[in-house]
Amino acid sequence: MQNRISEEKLDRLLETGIKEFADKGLGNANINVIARNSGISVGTLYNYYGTQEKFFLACLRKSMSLMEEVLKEASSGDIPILQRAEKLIRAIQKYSKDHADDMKMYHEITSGTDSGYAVMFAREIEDITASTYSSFIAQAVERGEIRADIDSRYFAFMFDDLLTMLQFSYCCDYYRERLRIYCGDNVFDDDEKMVREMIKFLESAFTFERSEVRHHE
Amino acid sequence: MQNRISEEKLDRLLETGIKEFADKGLGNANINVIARNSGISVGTLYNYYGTQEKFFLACLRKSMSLMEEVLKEASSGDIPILQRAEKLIRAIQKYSKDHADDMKMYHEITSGTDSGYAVMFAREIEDITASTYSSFIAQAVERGEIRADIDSRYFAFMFDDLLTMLQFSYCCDYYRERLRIYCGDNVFDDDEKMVREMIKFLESAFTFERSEVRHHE
Amino acid sequence: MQNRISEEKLDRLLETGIKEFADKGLGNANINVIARNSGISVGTLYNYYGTQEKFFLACLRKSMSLMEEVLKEASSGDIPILQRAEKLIRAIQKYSKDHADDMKMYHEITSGTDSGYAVMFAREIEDITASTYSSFIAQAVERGEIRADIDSRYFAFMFDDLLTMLQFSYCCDYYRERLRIYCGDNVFDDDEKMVREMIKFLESAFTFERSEVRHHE
Amino acid sequence: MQNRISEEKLDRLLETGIKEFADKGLGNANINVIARNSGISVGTLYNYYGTQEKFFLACLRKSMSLMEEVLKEASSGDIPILQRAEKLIRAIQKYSKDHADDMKMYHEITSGTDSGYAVMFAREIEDITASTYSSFIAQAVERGEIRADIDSRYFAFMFDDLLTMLQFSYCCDYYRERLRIYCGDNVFDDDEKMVREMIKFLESAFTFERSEVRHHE
DNA sequence: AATGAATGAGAATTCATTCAT
DNA sequence: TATGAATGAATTCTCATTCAT
Repeated sequence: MQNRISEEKLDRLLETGIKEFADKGLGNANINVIARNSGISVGTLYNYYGTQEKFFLACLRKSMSLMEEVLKEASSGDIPILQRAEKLIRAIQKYSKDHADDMKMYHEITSGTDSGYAVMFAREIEDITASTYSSFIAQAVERGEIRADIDSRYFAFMFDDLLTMLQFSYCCDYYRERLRIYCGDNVFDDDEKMVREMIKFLESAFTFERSEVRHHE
Repeated sequence: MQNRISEEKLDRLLETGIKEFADKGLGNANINVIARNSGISVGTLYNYYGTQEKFFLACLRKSMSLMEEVLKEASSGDIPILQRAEKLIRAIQKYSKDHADDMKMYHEITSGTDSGYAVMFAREIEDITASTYSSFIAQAVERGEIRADIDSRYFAFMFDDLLTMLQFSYCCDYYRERLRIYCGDNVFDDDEKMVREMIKFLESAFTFERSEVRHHE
Repeated sequence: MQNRISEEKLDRLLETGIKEFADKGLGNANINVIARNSGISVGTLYNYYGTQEKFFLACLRKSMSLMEEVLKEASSGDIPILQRAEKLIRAIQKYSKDHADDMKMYHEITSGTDSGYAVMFAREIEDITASTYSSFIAQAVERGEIRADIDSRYFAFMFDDLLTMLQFSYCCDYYRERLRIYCGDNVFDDDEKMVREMIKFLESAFTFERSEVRHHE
Repeated sequence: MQNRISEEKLDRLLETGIKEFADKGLGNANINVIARNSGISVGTLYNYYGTQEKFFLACLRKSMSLMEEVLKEASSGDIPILQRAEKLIRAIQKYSKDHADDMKMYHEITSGTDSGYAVMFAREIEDITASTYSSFIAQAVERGEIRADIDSRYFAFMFDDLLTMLQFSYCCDYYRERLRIYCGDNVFDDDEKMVREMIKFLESAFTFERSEVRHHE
């Protein structure tokens, strides 16, 4: 009976949706509950989004745009790859803690199943990251910072693998547990250690010297 | 009205369940359809498994045990870490093609949402892998094959990250697309290239020499 | 925010309603859609008509009054019954083509279902027609134009039956098809033939001579 | 929890459906109510019929087959057309009283609107009637029983018009009222009168003698 | 007086689970 | 023990109606 739902309510709706989808999954979230929990009527939700699916996509997009922003910020500037990596890792650590639900949404879509979206979203989300990382690495190769005999696309892929798994490892129950199993129950108390070890790993990965070198010694 | 369901039918039931859960997701799979598709009555399914949830867990367990077996096989023997990695990568490539559904189930459960199970399963599944990898790496460090200033657990974690992402990248729609975006539309036609690039990455990651060494030359 | 809806808009509203009710049926028409399609707000529609039901009745009334007008025109004047019939048939043919929606509404309401209105409308609509036809026929009987041993009311009833079915046969999908089945796929291309055959039928019906009578002559 | 719904319940379901659809119309009938009123669960209704639409069609078909049977019976035998008409009229009078709801179903479908079915059903229902009547009349023409200058298809059409309207006039509220208006409030108490008057009308219609006869007078 | 966003009861449909055979 | 028809709570979505602007 109000004449326009407030920005704030509309925002709460998406937040509630994100929470619900993150908790229950696309298949088990309940539109009516989402509406009720955000203090608006189902009717209004449907007026705005038309179908459950479209509403889900709206939630997803909200999550994504936030995430993108964070990562874009962390990728900006013309800095050496390892410093960049460090910024990204820290961004993920921060973002994952503050926005676990958004991260779960990403994982939701990613786990596919109803994945008409999957492919569509992959392009939308990964495209930029992929080309950014690849060209970082290609440049680093050219500058001689990284060994020359690699395919920069594959290395970019593995670089992103590690960041992706890091996200999961901070957000999703399963991967949190896995991380604990691997690195001890205190991992979450020492983010810096994770930064250091990941940087070591990446540093090594990127700056390999063939065995001849070792033979010299 | 038969007097015991045949082993084969019981097996087909699980297979069908795995397929259904992989295709539709935990939230959208339909017990009745699964029963019908495996030529068994719902009644029997319930006699054996009690609830949908328990049936789901049985399917998951089947997927897992298969996967474990494959990976265990590939991890066996006392061989250098890179050779071991190579075996694992190839095992994943093979396994993922033959058993995409099992992999999808894993991702499904892992992506957490209904993740009462998640934590419980993490222990069950990752424990062995984690300790195996960690000790591999610890040994390699001791033998001087890998640089000494690392925490082998973290390196094991990252090592497994790459293998995990590789699995997803071969099985799940989203990650298949992502892989294509990173490495080109033909990635799936050249498994060997993937092996080579991953090994290069890992080789580098594990056998880092600090810059002083380079300066010596 | 205007200060009085124009006559023209109000008229368009009814037209749109008629179209919608004719297309979707009373049970499936959507007030909001009708309002939107006529460029008027639901609010205004409700200000003018109060409930969906009353709006429906207003649409119906509009249809009816138009139809009545057409038929009244065709019934006017003191001409022999067959000429009158001919005029009516032609009026129906013309009217049905130009105002199929109005006709459909009539059939809709008439087919009764939600027929609180039905009875009420029957009196309103059929009363005049009934008495007009009956007295035509009674007069014709008196003038010896029509055989004497009939009940003019029943003949008027059957006369109107034929005209009513003709209306349906030109407007409503089902009856259009039925007409095609009976008279061939080209019926709708030759209105004159219909006129001729109907007139023959009516002419016969009204001017019967028993066979004995004929033999006497 | 029973193991098979009894024939009787299944039949009651269709009857209840027919009643509901006849009363409320396709658009306003309520599947859940129909199920409840026939003492079965919605689930079962859906197990048997799949959708509301299919259930509606099943009800319609039941109505139709009954009606067809009645009319077929009345059309059988090689008797003169007026005797045949008499049988048909009586059959309609009887059938309409006993099965008003079935008749309303027919009217429902006929009033079109959701009329994908309309055309389909028209063929199914009218085809036989149309060709039967047409050939009756054609034969009567050949035997000299009916004037020769007519198109037997059009006469068959009008013949059926009268029977169709008779059905409506005995079953549907609106047309019942209309009939009362035309023929007086007691019409329904004197079926024989209706038979007589209709037969007179038809007899005349079919046995016309051209104007020469009249000129003799 | 006109607007149209918000509302929420109501309807169709699904599917995990039961239980008579 | 196996079966699968029956069940009905739960869920998505629609739409007549209201009322703040």
